Amino acid sequence: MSSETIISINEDSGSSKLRKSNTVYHSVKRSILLRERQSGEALLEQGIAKSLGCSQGTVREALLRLQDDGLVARRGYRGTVVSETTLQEAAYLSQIRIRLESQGAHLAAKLATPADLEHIDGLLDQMDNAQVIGDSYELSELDRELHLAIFRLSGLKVLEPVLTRSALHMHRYTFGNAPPAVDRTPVPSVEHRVILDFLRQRDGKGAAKAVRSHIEQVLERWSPTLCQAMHDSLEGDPFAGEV
Amino acid sequence: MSSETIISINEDSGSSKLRKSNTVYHSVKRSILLRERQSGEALLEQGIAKSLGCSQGTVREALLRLQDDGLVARRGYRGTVVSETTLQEAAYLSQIRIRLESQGAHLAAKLATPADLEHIDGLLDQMDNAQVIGDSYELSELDRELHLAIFRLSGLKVLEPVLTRSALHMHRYTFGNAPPAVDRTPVPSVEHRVILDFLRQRDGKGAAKAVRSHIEQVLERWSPTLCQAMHDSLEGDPFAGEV
DNA sequence: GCCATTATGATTATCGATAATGATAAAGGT
DNA sequence: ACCTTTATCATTATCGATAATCATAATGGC
Repeated sequence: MSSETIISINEDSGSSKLRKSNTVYHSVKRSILLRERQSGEALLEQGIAKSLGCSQGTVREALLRLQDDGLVARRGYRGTVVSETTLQEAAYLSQIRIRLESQGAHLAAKLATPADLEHIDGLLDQMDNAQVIGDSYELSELDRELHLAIFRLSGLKVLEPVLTRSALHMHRYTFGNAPPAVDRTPVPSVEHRVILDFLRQRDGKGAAKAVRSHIEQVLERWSPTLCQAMHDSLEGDPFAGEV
Repeated sequence: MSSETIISINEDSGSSKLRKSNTVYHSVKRSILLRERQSGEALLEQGIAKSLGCSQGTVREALLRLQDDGLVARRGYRGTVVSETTLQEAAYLSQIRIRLESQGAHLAAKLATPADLEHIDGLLDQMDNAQVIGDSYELSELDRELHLAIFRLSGLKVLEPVLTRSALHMHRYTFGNAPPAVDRTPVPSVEHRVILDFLRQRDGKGAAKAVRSHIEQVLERWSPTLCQAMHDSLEGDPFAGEV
């Protein structure tokens, strides 16, 4: 109820996304990812509308988007609640994410134009900036945006939402369960630039490998538990090696 | 513009889903999957509202859902258009689907209650019925519902939308590109019951295997092209065997 | 006291109208 | 003729109010 903060996420692709529903979406999303809203907590359309100064319908649209993200569950006339991400779900999503992104990077290396790479470079600069400021939420938003931007180069449009969802829940889980003393600072930036270099050199295999190891390392660093669970869920699967 | 048909899809889980937006959703979805609306065609909120006898906001909600499904693309104030599913995208989604469902079935065999299996049995009966009537669209809806129902038993809730989307686009592709003389009739029913039997016997490995071979066979039967593309996309991937 | 039935309250779902936006066509100056 | 600016139009986005729904509490007969 207290988060009136207006988010300035530059997720828009050039055109002005000053949609009010977009603001509401980011505001609620932020509060969920930062655990300001507990899992299971009720979300009132009218209440949010009043607190953010807009209409119920606008909030509804934002909640619909959050539902796609898997962050809330809408139950008809009985209200909307904040969902939860279990360890096992996060583990499966992480598997999917690694697979998706490494394949995506493999394709991306062949398809990326200089302009694309320029754009990605810009995102890296923004991340460095967020790093300095110390805004870890903004940093995670940018991280997802960066990974998505790379994947987008593969041209596999319909798979983008799958990746979005995967990354979101992985972040959500690690955000809430990371050991307090982890050093989140310097390494990712370097790893990201390594990936970008592979893309520049059109080295698909290298890019795929770099992406894969980057994600695994982040996972290991932020949540060994989740990392372990991911590998466990692979072992239990009789078809791990196929398809 | 001509599809006024009211869909009676029983996708509701007990409670009355007589939502108007739900009707609109199914109506438009049907017309897209049956290719009554071409890829790239514009969808007017007001127009659909008038033709289906509801308000613009109600249509908007339906279009939002279709966007999650990846069946339409909304472009801000510039309108909504029917999306397209490329061969490559369908191929990747099919990969994901096979992997997801076989893993899901593996878990499902251990977790399914008799009531769950009863419900699935009911779906199979409905499918037989749709078969007799010859309603191939209803049949495909029920098929997706059936596969989702099995997957749901795995408890991997956040992954359900991924599967939904995968199955939808696989069906969409095969619907539009199937050779005209294919025999779609008897085999699936049998294959489905085989899967159900494995679940009854709590044979996870068997269920997973059955699901996998079922999907592959359907793919082979309905669209050899897509099946081929799926295997090709695997070969091009340096990490096919890992994760 | 107990069960079925009927109010009540809280919340979403839908509606109709108006505002905001972006594309395109028209106009005007040079 | 050409570029910039302004008007027009088609369409979505937002609003405020009302209807529909579900859960729960209150009621009444037995």
